Amino acid sequence: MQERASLELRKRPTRARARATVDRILDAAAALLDEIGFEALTTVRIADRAGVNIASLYSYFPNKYAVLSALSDRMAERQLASVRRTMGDHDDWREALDSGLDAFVDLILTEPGFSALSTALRACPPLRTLAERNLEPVTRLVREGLRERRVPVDPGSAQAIARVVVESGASVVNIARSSPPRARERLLRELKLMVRSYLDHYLA
Amino acid sequence: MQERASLELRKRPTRARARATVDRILDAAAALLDEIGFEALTTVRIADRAGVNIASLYSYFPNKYAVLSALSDRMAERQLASVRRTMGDHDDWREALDSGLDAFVDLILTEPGFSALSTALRACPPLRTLAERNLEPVTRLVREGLRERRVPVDPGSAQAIARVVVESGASVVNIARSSPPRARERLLRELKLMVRSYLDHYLA
Amino acid sequence: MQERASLELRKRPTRARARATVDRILDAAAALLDEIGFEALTTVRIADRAGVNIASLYSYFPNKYAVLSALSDRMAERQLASVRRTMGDHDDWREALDSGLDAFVDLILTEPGFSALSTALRACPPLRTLAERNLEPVTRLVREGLRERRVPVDPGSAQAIARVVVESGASVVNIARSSPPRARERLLRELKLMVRSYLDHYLA
Amino acid sequence: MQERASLELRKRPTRARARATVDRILDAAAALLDEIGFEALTTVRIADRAGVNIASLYSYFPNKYAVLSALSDRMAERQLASVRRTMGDHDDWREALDSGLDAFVDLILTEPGFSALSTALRACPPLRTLAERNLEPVTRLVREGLRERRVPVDPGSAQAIARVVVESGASVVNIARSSPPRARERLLRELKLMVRSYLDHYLA
DNA sequence: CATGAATGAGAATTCATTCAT
DNA sequence: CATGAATGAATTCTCATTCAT
Repeated sequence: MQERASLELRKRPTRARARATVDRILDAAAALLDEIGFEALTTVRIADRAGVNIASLYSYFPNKYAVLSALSDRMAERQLASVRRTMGDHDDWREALDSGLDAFVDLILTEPGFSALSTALRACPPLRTLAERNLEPVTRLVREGLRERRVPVDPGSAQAIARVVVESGASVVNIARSSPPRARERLLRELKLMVRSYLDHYLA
Repeated sequence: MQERASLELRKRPTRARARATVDRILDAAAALLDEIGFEALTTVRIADRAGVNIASLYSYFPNKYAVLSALSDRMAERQLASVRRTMGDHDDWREALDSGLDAFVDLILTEPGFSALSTALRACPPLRTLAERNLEPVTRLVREGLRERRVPVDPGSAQAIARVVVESGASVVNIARSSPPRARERLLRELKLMVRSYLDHYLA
Repeated sequence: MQERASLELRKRPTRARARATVDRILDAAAALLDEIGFEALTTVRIADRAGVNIASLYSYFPNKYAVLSALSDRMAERQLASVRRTMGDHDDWREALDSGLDAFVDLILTEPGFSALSTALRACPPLRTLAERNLEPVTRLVREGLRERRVPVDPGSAQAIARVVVESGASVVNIARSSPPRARERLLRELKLMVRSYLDHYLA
Repeated sequence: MQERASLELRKRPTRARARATVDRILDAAAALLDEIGFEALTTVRIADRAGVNIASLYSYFPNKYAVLSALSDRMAERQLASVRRTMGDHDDWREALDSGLDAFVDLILTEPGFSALSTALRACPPLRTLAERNLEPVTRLVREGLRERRVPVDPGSAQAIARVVVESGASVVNIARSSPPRARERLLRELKLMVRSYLDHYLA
């Protein structure tokens, strides 16, 4: 069983073609996570789906977990971009919060493999360290929101607040995701209400 | 040959010895979930740890998932008992809530395998149907709390409220669990605050 | 997980080395059928005997039965070749019959695994559909012999005649095979006599 | 893997109840042979179907093969009885033959497990010795028929003739058994014709 | 004795990963 | 370098058989 298991890319894909290959691999992994779940995910299946020879996959990734790690990183990057786009210019914090939450929900619901990956990261020891990083950008967004609005809490608490909000959000969106439409709406409505009530406490 | 993967027990253990065997199997599964995680969990390891022959495991459980299903059921039973003990006699809802949350947190932190199982249930398609049932007793507790206190919401919303509270709670406790003590305290403190702020909205 | 148990090859071996591997697997299966019988035949033993890793076996064959199916196909091919060689130029039907029967007997006695496979195909539900195809070439030979000699029977009956001859022949050769030399000779002699008497009825 | 594997009953069932138990076991084995085939036949399934505890089965039979051996013996006994009934008083040998063949066909078609057992005996080395005994009574019938009719052949040849007839018959009935009704009729018709043509040679 | 429970050995099948061409 | 082939080590699950009560 993997000794020390690096999660780093073996070589940075330099040419455009190589970058495209790596991307196809990550796309395939993401899609398969949604379709068949983490447990059934295998490197051969990923390579097949990506239209890439299995040996090529291993020439970029040292092992299976490195693929998921890279996928997680790519998701975090995209989150970051999305977050930046969203943060924008809402002066009213309630509005900012609402649109931020919408973007967050949207992210989880539409980014292929996102929620499957989130749970997988937790179910799998070699990846557990990634679990935190996975929602980092959004967490940071919340933390910065608090700071900007001069909420008087120490950094440790700010981080705790942010994580509570983000983790709760992610978990509720996850169950909403697999609920029928009516229930889903209700869950998301209540989630928003909860987060708002909570932050109200600090921001009002 | 695996026909449709039932999760039911193959046969009910009738003699005391057999009941002990089944219990040891569930204990082992729970402990291993905590120690090595869902991904590394195998039927052989479970049997080994339980000091039980692998064939004995399979004479009670039709497959690996059935073990986890039974474990989930046993946990739900224990939750139910714990919940009943806790509900007790708090007239003030804040007090009730606080002590309820404490019990809930305690449950997740101390029941072996609880949080690992929760994530496993979500990460694994054959078990996904169980994910809801897993937190059912606590969810019901919250729902009933709302009803008793005459919160004027339709049943569907009550259920949504309860699930949002419980799922968020579980997810935050999960991350708290693997955080250093200081962070853990903060997370749990904020969790309580969030839940209280939220329910305040309905109960105040 | 086993979906519907296809008997098809998983992938066609493209490189020469791979073709050799597949051939060695079939050779091993045939030899083992003779040596230890169908019941004791396992994929691991086949792979061992073939000097092939068990995973390689499964990379070509989806399951145990597919190996036997492929073996059956290969035998049918060889039969076809042998039959073509034999048909040749006997004007007298008795001569043709005699030499045909000799070739048939020889085929069963010398092609490794032939008779064991024939009985296996019948003893094993997943393979039963192959049982007919297994003796197809020879059966067709008999049918065509009847047609060429203008035996006035409808196609259904021609097929029945051919199958009766071929099946009887195969079963008698099978028991002859495991009899001491004297008995074997007698059995084969009587077989020829029976078939000739029978076809005399139609051909004389 | 069984060393030396006796096929004898462990103890002769003396009381009526014990005899009934043994019979139920054999009935179950026969039925299962037809339903699920030899390969899927297990001692546990046999015991279950017979409504007998697995340990009881083993108190009568030393191993799995002993069950099949006993079943084979019981079938041979029944054959003997049936044969005796049939032999009766046909002066004309053609009539005798026809009715004998009918009885033979009927036996194979109606005795549960008969044809499955016949093929199983051949597919399974520990039972191969039984294969001959399995059709012994009928074979003897044919042999005696030849003797009574003073066919001038030496005993060895008489035995060969009988075996050729009986084995061919059994194999054709076996394929007829799993053919659609029309084909079945044709096959049985041709079988009779073949056997008659053959014996005509000796008897006419 | 009749029964439920237990078990060692082995079955089929898959996986992550590496190698040779 | 890209590809097909190979492989060691597991994994899930079953079986024939025996034991203890």
